[in-house]
Amino acid sequence: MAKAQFDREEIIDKAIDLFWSRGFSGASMQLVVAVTGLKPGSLYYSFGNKEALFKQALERYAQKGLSRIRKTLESAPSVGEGICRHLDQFVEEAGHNDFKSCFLVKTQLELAGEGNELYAHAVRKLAEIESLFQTFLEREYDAELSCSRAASIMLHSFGLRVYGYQRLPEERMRLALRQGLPWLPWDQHDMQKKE
Amino acid sequence: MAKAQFDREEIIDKAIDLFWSRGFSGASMQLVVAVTGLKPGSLYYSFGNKEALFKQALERYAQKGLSRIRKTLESAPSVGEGICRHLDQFVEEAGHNDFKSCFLVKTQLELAGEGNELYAHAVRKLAEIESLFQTFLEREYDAELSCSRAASIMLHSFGLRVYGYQRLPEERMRLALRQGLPWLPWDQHDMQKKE
DNA sequence: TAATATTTTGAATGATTGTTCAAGTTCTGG
DNA sequence: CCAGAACTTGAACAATCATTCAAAATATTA
Repeated sequence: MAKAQFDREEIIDKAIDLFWSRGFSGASMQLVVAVTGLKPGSLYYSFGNKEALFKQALERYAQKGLSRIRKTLESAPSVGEGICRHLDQFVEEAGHNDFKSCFLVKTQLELAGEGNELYAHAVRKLAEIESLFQTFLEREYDAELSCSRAASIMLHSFGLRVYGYQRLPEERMRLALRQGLPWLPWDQHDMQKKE
Repeated sequence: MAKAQFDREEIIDKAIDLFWSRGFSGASMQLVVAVTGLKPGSLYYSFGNKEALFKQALERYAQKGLSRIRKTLESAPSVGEGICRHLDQFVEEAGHNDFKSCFLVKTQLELAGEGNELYAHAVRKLAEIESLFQTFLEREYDAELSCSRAASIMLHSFGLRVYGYQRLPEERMRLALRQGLPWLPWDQHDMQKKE
């Protein structure tokens, strides 16, 4: 049984990059061929078809994102500060000139309707992220408050992912975050950053 | 000089529907032909090409949206209540089962990068909406506060447009709005709704 | 109504789409 | 070192893509 001659995860990472920036319809398989260096036959042999490859890309992207958030929250001195750090990362990323929003959000918006499976997958992953926040919040607040605050965080995260596309000064976004999430310990967070 | 035999705005409205739900890449010109009932030749004769038609659809959608917001804000007893009503409309729309998010937001996310003109157009229109909010807010707050609150409203609007795709109970969204925009007169708004 | 300007038609264009497959290559277990 | 399984190759497929255009139809002006 001969083994594949390429690194599967490396290929999927390249697919993530492509699908993330151009979307499902906007990224042709010929582009995938060009970007990965694999021939069409190998691609289909190893990954099935476009939809299956896209799904694997989504899956890996979501997994990376989830574990990154979990790490940020766990390594912070408090849940509140962890969330501050996480949102600050968003703002910073939005400042980069190759800002690509969020793969899950883009997929959700592009493929909604007609019972698309990829859309459902993206929605599921985003819901997982929300419940991750909720779980952490419940360490400090009751269930009800945790629920509405987790929802508020998601609202702001989505907003940032869209808002960031407008190349606004990061300061504007930071101000808006402090406006909308006044219960977070921004002062402690800002002080720690200066040190 | 013979006049066109169709209603231009009617055609553009149909194009808006199609492009809005399927995006630029996802909506083929053959679909536009099917939806509008015009033959390819007529379409190209009257509207130029796909990009030009899309742009006209964007333009009309944005114009309608802007004037709707302006009307909502002007007819309300106060700026704050006007904004409450506007956001409430968003939540309500998100509950509809043919929810399509926002055409401008979807376009921005789909076509970003490579200096796309349609992307730039969408961004411009969204910035117009933000400055409309800011103008109204300046009736009650100073320039700086109006700026950051307008930004916060946009953040929430974008968030709602994305969040709404998850078919969550509307109540969850309403709670999150009250969490994130506590300076708005929600109590007055909710009371008026019950009457 | 004749002459002219405008609009409609729809088959056809060449490019690009996602995908296939028979033939060839490479690897592995015995 | 050989047999057979696993993988690669890349030309080719039918379908669909955005767009064109000469000819026909229709409206307007004179």
